[in-house]
Amino acid sequence: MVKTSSFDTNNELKKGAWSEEEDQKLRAYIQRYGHWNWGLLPKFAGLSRSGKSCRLRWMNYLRPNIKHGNFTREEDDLIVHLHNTFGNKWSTIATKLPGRSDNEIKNRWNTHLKKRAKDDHMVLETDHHGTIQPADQDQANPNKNQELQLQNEGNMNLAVLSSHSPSCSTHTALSPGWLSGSDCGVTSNVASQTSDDFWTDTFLEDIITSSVDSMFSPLNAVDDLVTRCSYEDIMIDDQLSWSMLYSYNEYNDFINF
DNA sequence: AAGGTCACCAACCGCTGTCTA
DNA sequence: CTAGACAGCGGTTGGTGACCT
Repeated sequence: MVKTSSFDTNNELKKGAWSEEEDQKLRAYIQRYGHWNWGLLPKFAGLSRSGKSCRLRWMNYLRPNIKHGNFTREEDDLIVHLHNTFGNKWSTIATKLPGRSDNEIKNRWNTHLKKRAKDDHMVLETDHHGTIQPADQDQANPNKNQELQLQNEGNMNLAVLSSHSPSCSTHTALSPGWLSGSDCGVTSNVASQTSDDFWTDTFLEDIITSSVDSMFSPLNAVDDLVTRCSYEDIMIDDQLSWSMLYSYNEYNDFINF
């Protein structure tokens, strides 16, 4: 199941399965410094891996709140539904399933759900001769369906934002990852997450853990980071309702800064 | 017990998009 | 405007365990 590790003799980069020690190194490094540059990160983290490999390992396995283990029936249904809408846009689909990576969803689809969807499609065709079924509609005009879906989701997220005012103490978020909308825990996908738990736990926890002392990397690029981060201190006050501060689009712009 | 095949999934590879100088 | 660097995405590969003959 797990690839055995090997060395690329050309550039002395390790390949294959990650060891527990490597995981610990990567996790510890990113938790402390964030991933300011995937290309240089392995060198500073003491890993003989490519930046790509580190990024993948982090995204698919090590990052906080990543879910492992069996997919629920609800998750499977959602994947099938979203695949009808978005096609093989795994990263898009992954934003709708908190805690699941695009890679995991892709594997799930390829190994389990593709066949199931195909079977379902055949049943639909058998039941409704001469009519265009959902799968056919999607394939005929996926962009239109995607637009509608995004519209609906925009409305849904607005509703969530309007109905949910996260309560927390006042925090100053200065993490480069946060400001750049990177995917270190807090992601640009935040706006599309609709889980109450996500907002109240994960989201705020990540803001808190992305504290000032974690923003410095050992690079001489600190100046650059400070420039980026000092653009504006972000104050989150529990006296303010976020729904009054940001509309959906404004919020998106905000987190993608 | 041994060999073959299949299913699963972590990880790799190559391409594309975005950003910056 | 262009080129290079980097991040991210999606397709594919390959190792391993489970199952079958």
